[in-house]
Amino acid sequence: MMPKLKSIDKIQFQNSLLNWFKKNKRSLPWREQAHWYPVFLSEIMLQQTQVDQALPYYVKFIKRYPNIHALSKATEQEVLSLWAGLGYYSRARNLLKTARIIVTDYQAKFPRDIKQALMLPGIGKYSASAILSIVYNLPYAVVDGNVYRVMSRLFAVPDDIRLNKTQKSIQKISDQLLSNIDPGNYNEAIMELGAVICKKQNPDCIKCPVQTFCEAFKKNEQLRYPIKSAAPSKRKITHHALIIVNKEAYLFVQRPASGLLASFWEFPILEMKKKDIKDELLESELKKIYGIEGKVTLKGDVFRHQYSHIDLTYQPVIIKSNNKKIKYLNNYRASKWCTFEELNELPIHNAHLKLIEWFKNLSQ
DNA sequence: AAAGCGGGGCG
DNA sequence: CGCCCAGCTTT
Repeated sequence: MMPKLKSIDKIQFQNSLLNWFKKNKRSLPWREQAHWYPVFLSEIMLQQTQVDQALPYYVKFIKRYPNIHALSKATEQEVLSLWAGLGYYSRARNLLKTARIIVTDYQAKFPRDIKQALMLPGIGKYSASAILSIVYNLPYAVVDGNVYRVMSRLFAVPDDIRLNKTQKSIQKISDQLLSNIDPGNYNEAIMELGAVICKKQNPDCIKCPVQTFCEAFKKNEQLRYPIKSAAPSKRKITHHALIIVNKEAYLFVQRPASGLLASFWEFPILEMKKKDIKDELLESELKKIYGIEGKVTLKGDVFRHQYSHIDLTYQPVIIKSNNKKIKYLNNYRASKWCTFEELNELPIHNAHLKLIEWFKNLSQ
């Protein structure tokens, strides 16, 4: 599946796209200045995340860390706290690592060499191509979710875009179509087209600047593309979230340095096979797993939280304890007894903020 | 309930 | 390499 493009078609395609982009591009904060840092920060945030969702976080970050030096001096806990709620938290940890590498190894400038860029943590083919093309106008074609959709319609790609093979062939098409004169604007334009015109539902083909090049449009089959197989279903688990109360303090633990929600602070969890667990069993598990003696005083309503691969149900449990210390850390990095106010600068996941709110409302 | 949105890390 | 893991929003 490799469409042949006559060079005249290519130039017309690029011009139509670039002219449309010039007139219609959204005004976004990272497009305002011609500096690599806003582009870099925004591209990390825009991985797996749509513009509207990333925007408020971008504003917060640029305010707190206006340049690479400020960011490089931040702590991981600080960056994770600011990132909390945006998801895919390894992006935040890699952002900080990369900021430090850029300051120490690259004179505080994003490397122009794609091989060096790809060695930075959190920078893969997409981000390297986006940053190098937008910032330095280097000819690397981006392929993101928008581009998969646009290309699969333009060329009526008959194969499943989840397949590695198909993704490679779309990368090749994109490499061919890229404007070597203006690769930065071209890349932004093709993604913008996918975001605002060539949408998954209700594509606005009437306004599309490259409508005449589109195989799917010619056959009126836009909605058949991209062809994409169904995602596997999520596994369901239940966590008992333990709000362990000792006088005015609550027990918090810090998650392991890698994996889901790495380094986040939360209430200790009991993972049980069954859903309705007797208080006595919770208390004996608490003793066994954490070495803490306590009594269940109240259970709240369950609520769900969905991750990419897990459908998690939380069962809030309030426990009264006289223990001063947690005996077993298990996989956790640290533990501490503290009040909710003392948690301010720590990264806490939404589900656990919800637990705190629920508990606060109870005690009023 | 399902779909949209890239990169790391392992074998 | 291919394959599995990772969050939240919108529809």
